Amino acid sequence: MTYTIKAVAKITRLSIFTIRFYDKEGLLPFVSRNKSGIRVFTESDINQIMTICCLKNTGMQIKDIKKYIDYCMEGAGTIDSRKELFVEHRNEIVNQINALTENLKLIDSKLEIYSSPNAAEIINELRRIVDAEKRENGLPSCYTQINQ
Amino acid sequence: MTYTIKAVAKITRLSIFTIRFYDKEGLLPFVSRNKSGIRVFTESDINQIMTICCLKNTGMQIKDIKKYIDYCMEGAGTIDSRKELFVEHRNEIVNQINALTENLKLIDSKLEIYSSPNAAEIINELRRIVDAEKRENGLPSCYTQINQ
DNA sequence: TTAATGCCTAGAGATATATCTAGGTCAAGC
DNA sequence: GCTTGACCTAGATATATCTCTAGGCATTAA
Repeated sequence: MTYTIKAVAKITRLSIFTIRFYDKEGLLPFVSRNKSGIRVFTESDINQIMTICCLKNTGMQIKDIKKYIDYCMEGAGTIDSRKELFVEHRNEIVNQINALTENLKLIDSKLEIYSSPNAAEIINELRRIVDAEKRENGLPSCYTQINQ
Repeated sequence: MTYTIKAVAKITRLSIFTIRFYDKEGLLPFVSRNKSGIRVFTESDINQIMTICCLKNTGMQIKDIKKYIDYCMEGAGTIDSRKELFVEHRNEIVNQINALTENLKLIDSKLEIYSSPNAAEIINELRRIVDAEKRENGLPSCYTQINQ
């Protein structure tokens, strides 16, 4: 069973353009061509592209994904390098999750204000505080500034 | 207490360029200027910039952050819109966390292979499988292709 | 044999987000 | 008064990642 670029685009949810672009960037050296120069994808090619998508979706840059692919093509001798690369990237993903979780707290605290029955009062009080701080420092209220 | 752009850059870890850029994009309409046209930041301005960073760091685009800032400047009448915007964005963050957690599993499964005592054997076996699949479909081995 | 379809490449254009440069103003200290 | 340093704007440049176009080839079906 083999796949055309169109089929692979559908499966991976990448555009045909993106697949060609990844190939141009050296991310798909494992994809074969038929005698007319057309790309012929196998199941394992698609699996490898899925891994590339996983790395991409977790924020790895294309040039770093290329490094990983190059290691893969080189064979079992690069296992330690690959492991190192993945351990490092794993840490980055964990950091991303932690940062998102932290930011979620701020979002939730804002949402709590907006959901409160006296939200308008709280918001107006916050505006008064901002205004007072501007006035203290001899600055114009940003709200009147804006409403001009 | 007021702050110069340089001080704000240090506190927020944004570059001075980025702060000016955000201002140009309409994200900082609340920041006042002194009579020479120099930006003067207050504590509450810095708080608001922190919120902007939070939205930015969770993947919100500048044009959407601007929408939120515009709502804020407009006053308490926009509370429902702001709430809606935050609920939507909250969902996106949760989705991001879930996607990252999902991708972490693939990374971990790869790491497990690389950490196995017979990693080289497994890798070589996988290469044989890829090769066999290529051969079955009348395609050259991608490894010999590459090593040419 | 021809027309349609799907693929190809090279390279241009788009997008979002910065980052930097040139040329200028202003306030403080010598 | 002059220099210095921090700030200003407008606009050019950079970066990563696509996205698209033009022009062409190969296969297939009428």
